[in-house]
Amino acid sequence: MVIGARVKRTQVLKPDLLDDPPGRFTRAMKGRVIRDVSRRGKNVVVELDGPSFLVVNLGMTGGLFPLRPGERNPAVTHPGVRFHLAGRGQLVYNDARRFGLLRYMDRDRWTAWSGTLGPEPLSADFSPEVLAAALASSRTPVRSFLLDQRRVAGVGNIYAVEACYRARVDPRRPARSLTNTEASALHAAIVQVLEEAVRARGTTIRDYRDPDGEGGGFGPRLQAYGREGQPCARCGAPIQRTVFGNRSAFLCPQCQPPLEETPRGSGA
DNA sequence: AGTGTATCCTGCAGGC
DNA sequence: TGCCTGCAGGATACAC
Repeated sequence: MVIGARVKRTQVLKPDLLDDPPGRFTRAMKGRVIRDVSRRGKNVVVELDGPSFLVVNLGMTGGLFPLRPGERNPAVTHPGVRFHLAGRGQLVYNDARRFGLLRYMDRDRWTAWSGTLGPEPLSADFSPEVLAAALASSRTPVRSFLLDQRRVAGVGNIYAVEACYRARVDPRRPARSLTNTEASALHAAIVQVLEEAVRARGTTIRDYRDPDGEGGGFGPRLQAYGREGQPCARCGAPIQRTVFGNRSAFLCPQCQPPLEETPRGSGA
């Protein structure tokens, strides 16, 4: 519905959603034609004529809602930016917590920005070998590694935690402590979890809704995330919650054992 | 350079 | 009922 539409006017209701001054942003958007809508990592990419790009990071609670002329959508509770489309209604960015970010980029800026992101996990660029090599170069906890968009683009906390569970890797372990076998298992787990979640149309914990207001169906299939105290599906041990990097992680203490404490000097 | 921590903001669930 | 606390799907700026 928005493809081919021209932006007539942009209303910025919450300026903190932009990285530009509102005037500059609205001027840049004025008259642009939406050529296509795609995705890069967790960002929605609205491709404009020029070419130029409107890159939308949805944060925790953000969403884009196309509205036909006169249409109202009850999901639009906290409108932040309204793009008025000539003859076609509006494209509304809605975001309760306002952790989202909308960036207008010309071609050069787009190229530079896109280059800072890691490989798409469902593309051929993301191989077990590539992952193993990247893990080997970092000491950060595996879960933090997976959340770093420069390493892999598009994995969030839920799927990082689930992938670690499936791969039987303690999410707190330093990335470079993983063996090649574990790195391969983690690679397979990431791909599996993402494919299943996409098929189920995402995970709704509380807020997430697609543009039609539908929640995702992956929630009931989570085996670790949000299951503190419930029995592990594999071994029955209670799932444990732990916090690091200011984010919750969940794991089975039996299936995802911590790295053995190795006394100094005992190695080889 | 790489890593860990604090912070942005609002809403909701649960405890008292 | 209502107040308070903790928690949330993300990313970044800064300190070390």
